Amino acid sequence: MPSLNPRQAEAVEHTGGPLLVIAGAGSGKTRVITRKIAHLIRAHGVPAHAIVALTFTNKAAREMKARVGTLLKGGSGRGLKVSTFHTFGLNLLRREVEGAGLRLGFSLFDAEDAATVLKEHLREHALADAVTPAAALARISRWKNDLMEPARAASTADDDFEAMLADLYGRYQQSLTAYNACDFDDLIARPVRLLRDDRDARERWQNRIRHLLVDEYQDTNGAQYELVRLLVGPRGAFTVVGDDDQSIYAWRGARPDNLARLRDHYPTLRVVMLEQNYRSSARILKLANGLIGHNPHLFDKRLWCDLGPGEPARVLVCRDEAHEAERVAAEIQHTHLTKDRPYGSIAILYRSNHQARPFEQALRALSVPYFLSGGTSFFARAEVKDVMAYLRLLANPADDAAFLRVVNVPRREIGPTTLQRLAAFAAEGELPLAAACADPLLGEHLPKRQLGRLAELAGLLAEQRSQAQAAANPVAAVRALVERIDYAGWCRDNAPSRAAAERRMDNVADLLDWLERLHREAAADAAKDAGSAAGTRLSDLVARLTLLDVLERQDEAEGGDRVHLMTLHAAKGLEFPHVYLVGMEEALLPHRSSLEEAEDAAARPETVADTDTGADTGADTGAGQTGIQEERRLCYVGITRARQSLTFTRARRRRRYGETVTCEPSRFLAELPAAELHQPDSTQRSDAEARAHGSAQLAALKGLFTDR
DNA sequence: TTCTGTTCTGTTTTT
DNA sequence: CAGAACAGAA
Repeated sequence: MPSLNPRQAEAVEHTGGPLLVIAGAGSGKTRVITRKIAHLIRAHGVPAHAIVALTFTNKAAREMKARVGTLLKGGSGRGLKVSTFHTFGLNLLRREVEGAGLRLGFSLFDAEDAATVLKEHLREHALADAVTPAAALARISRWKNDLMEPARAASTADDDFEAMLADLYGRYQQSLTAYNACDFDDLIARPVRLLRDDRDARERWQNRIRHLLVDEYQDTNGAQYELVRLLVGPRGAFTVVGDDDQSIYAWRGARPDNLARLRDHYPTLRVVMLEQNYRSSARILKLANGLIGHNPHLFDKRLWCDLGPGEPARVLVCRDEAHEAERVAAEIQHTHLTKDRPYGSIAILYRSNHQARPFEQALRALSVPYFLSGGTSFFARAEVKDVMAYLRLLANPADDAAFLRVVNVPRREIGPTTLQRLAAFAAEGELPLAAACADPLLGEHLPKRQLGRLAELAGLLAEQRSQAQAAANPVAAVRALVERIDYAGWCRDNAPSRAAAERRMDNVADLLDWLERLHREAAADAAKDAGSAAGTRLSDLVARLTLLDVLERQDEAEGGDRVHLMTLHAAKGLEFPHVYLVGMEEALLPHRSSLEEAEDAAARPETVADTDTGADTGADTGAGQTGIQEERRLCYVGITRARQSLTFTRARRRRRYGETVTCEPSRFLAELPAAELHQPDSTQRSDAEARAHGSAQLAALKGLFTDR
């Protein structure tokens, strides 16, 4: 095992008080975190279960746990708590249910469920034209991340529109309470409120945790900052690791200034900077430094490395997106065949998911194995959500969002009119929809036939619920349910093709396997943790499943030797020997929305001053530059994923909304130090290329086949 | 209530 | 251009 450099060692050994590690890209922060956990356990005798490490993705959590496990061979790492913020919040809520204003078996709403609830409210108040559910949800999410209750949001709203949204926020929150549900943001905000208001609970949690570690700290939002502060307590035994240059989640509420804020709250905070890069060649690092030098900084750090200079990076200028993809694919295949370059050592990184398509096609045409991450999430698939909704309904009869999803799946001939009447009746009696179905008084509002159908559904749900609760293994009961509603039959009748139907059923089978696996894990946990009642089991499994995502599934397919395709966001935390950073164009890499934002800000120079922290960073940020700065960091993240070789590509034209548009090179290309760049293409070919453009397809095909 | 053809809308990034 | 939402017919 390589030894630590002095800075890394300092970070590992400083256990006396609060510590902030500013870890540059590729500076070995993972090693520092894992070594530090091992150090706490071995040298300081801290029991593993008193150490909590928080991450942002399940994958990061799993990896960290595995690494600590190998470091501590004797099993002294058993009981170590490594989880994502959200999973941690979920577990806390389960233990403190009533304090958090929930009942056991509560549902976890994802963005789609939340949107359904909001849509209903918007329709009710004839506001459907004023806001989209997604936009309203984004605003509500920001309020929640700033720990603002609906009442305060309403009182601080400075125009009618905001006031309307604040009102909507209040209604939305009421609905969640009625449904015994919470959303993703609540998994953080509710624990914060609880720990803040309930001194007993606060002290209990603070005593349980001897040391708290947070990875990717620059991604924390306002609520997460508070959560960390409350968990850590006055003792302030924590280690947070982050890099302001890799802050790429401001759009979902991340506040990179949380890094700087720590100094005010913890006067004894020690700051350690890791500036030696162990990943990339000197040229790649120079490019990265050159680019990020255009941004203002919270912390002044200079990355250096003593690896060799490496190959120069290239910029490939392509005709259009198909050409771009074909060139990259052909080159990948070529280097694989001639230079023995494993496919698994190569990544294609892009700004947004839809850019993946041409690359998929090109790679497939050459039979190059690839692995696509992101896209439509497994858990976003209709069939998976259907079954999940049934599960939620079994665990939590009050979950109206789930009820609405499954009420007519499979077909039960219950239409909008019937539902409307049912909803009205339920609202009047303040009943959940599922309970209203079985209510004796419902008969007064509905014709017999519809009534019978609803009663039948209610009966089915009640019966399956008691079975699931009685069974030692609720998954078996779930399988029985899927059988009973003949979901397979519904897929067959409903899918566009036979193959699609089979795919759907495969996904359902996968889902059930996941449930089984989680159940086994939970059962193992429950052995030492007597507190889990039988009724909570299923709901817990479902909630965990909601927090899981594609990345989890990927591991199964990840095995083989495949080219990785992913967004820049998904690439954070990873590294590849060879990286293609594609689509280096204005409106694509500084994304269109960030450009528009900058334009807006320039058009009205009196930007509304953000009434927040007051923690002045001293960075001179030009009007509307923040979005572009984040795009620049995104580009920086992409560059710093590369170990040995880096290739940028851009297209001159691109099809967009079915039309062909010309594309300008990204400003970030111009910001890179030219000395480190090699542009094999002469730019004067544009005439010939313009002529060739008409027969682009033919040319592309020729290119494909002459290469073999 | 469901099916089917039609219009229209849209492309950040995700726990 | 492609999927989703929608409106009208059976």
